[in-house]
Amino acid sequence: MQPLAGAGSERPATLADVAAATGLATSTVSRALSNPGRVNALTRERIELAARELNYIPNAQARALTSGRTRAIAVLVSDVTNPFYFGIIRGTQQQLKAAGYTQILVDTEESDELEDGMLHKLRRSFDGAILAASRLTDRRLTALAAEVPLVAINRQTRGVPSVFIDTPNGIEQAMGHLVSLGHTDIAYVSGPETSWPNEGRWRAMVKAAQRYDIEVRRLGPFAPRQYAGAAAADAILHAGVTACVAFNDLLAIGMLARFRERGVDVPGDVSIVGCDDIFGADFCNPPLTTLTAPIEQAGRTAVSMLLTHLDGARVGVRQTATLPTHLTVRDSTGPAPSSPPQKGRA
Amino acid sequence: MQPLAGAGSERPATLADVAAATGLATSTVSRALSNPGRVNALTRERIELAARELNYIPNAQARALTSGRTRAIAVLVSDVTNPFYFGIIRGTQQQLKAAGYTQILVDTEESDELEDGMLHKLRRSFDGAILAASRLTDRRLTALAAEVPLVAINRQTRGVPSVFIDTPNGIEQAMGHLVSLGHTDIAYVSGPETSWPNEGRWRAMVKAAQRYDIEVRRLGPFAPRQYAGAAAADAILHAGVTACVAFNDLLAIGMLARFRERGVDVPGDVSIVGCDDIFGADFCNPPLTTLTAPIEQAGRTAVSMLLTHLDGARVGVRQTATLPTHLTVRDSTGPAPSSPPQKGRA
DNA sequence: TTGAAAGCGCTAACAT
DNA sequence: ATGTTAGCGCTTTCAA
Repeated sequence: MQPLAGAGSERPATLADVAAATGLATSTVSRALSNPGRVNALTRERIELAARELNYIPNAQARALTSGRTRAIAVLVSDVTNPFYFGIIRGTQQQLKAAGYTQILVDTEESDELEDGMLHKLRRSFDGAILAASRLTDRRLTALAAEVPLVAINRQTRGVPSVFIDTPNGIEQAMGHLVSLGHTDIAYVSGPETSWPNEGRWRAMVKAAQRYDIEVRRLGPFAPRQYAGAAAADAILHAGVTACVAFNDLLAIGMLARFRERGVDVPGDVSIVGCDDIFGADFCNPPLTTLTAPIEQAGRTAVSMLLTHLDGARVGVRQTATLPTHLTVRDSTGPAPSSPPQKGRA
Repeated sequence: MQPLAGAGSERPATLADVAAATGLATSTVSRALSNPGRVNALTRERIELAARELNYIPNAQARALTSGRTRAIAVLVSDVTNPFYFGIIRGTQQQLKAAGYTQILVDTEESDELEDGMLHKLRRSFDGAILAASRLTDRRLTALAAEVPLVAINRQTRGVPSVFIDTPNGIEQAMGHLVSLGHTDIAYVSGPETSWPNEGRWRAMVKAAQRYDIEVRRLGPFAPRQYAGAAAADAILHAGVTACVAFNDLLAIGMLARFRERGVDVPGDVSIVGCDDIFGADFCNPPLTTLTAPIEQAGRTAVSMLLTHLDGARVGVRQTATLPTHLTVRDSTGPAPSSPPQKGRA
């Protein structure tokens, strides 16, 4: 617990108050507090004591004004209610707090204009930003990166440091899993076209299809939300495939509900694989086979990269960190219908 | 899209630049931009034009330094990964953005010390704070409320404006529902003892039990997390009750998993009611009967109250807003075991 | 209606 | 090692 508001002093103490109390100059006090070591050990102790007694708390605004650094980092997500970001936010929060930074959360609501505007207008209010799902064009992103230090998650653009969650690689594993189960006609349930990872996931499907010599098709695009699952499920049924990989778990969970509603059995009639392994993927019905992503880790890594960047060290800083995903098989995937247990499929 | 960084000017434009460009004094420019109406309409237009051309963006730090207002609001949650807060955060975000405020998200990790420290140390970095789940003592909360404008959610303490989600009332409805289903021995699965709403929920159960003249008991406390559901489920089984109301959905969902694991049928063997209706409550297995809370609304209301407070109007400001909840019946509740369909129970 | 001038609290040269 | 002195960009009296 903090001491109850500094004994009698209503106006918060300033550097000048501490200086007056110790008989030193404000500059000395400033140094002692933010640059210990450049000041006599003894006087520093006197200063620290006085500061504590006066319940002195540096004014972040004033400090930011002169130093140009706010010790705040913005984290931009495209939709705060998407559970995928909870993990990111948790990860960034942990790491930022450990480094003494404040987290400013911004919801860009899937809008590139809002994202751009926020970054531009608030760029002097934070020392850097983490873009958890940028919807910006490469051009704007590059321009912005010149204005404010940036780290993007799941978005690779030349000149912008990033953390990449390797879901495409996971998708190849998932395809192998589905093929081994006898599926030969698989669909990709596409997310928004402005989503960068969406393309990579589709390309991974095509690549895997070639390797296994099977059919894949692309359905959508669909909003990366639960409600869009209904339309996606209907599209799957209409397409007549036996399995699909959905852009993300949110969509997959929405599909599950629709299939249930329509009396379609999962995985009996159709198998579903999601992406991310968000909250809920383990307890939905049936539990979802998905590509588990190290989400919190991604947030932590992004912050580390950003802070390293801020602390000058531009040398030897990795520009892209790649994080692996793995296939987590649950109950939403099973043998292809009318395909008895396979024995020695070429 | 923003204009690409102000034509050639590397250093961001300041008020002085706009003043120079228009041949006016900085004070006039300042007024024109933040206090239009106190300046000649024509000169104001000239100023606004110049400001736009120079791509002038006010420096929030400098502004905060003189005005003492940061136009930032802190939102403190006890655990960012708890889906209950997603809704709160979404609600606050919407409302804050609409009012031109920035949201600072702080995760207090269920720690009163962290909560206290953050509020105290950062109190000059924001104009007010919303406590989504304060773990502070009444004493500290009151002390802090004197330092910085506060609005608490689900926490009533004299002198601190608050938004109250009336889950206790919902619990009485839930009890009615369970009683009508033939349950006569019901347990409350308690949340953390430091949680303020936890007590109110238990009291509501006792009250309802008296009304219906049945037994209730209290189990726990348990952490308000999914993992704690296993222990809670076991406790329920050991207690031998036929139904329970859990502190929150997270716990209830965790219990569902454990019951499944132990081969206990829900609602055949035991009925479960959750609280909040968080993300996942509708698609878990079985879908959870729960008390639907207007979570986003709570966030929005909290912000409105806070901003009203900030804008001076201390007169006639409601100190507590109460938001109703309602019972959403899904599949996790059913008739009490060995109790045939009731006919005309008093 | 507009301008001049004095800070807000702090940092960072530059001096001592 | 410490003190002096300018500001940072803006708001805000107080005068004109």
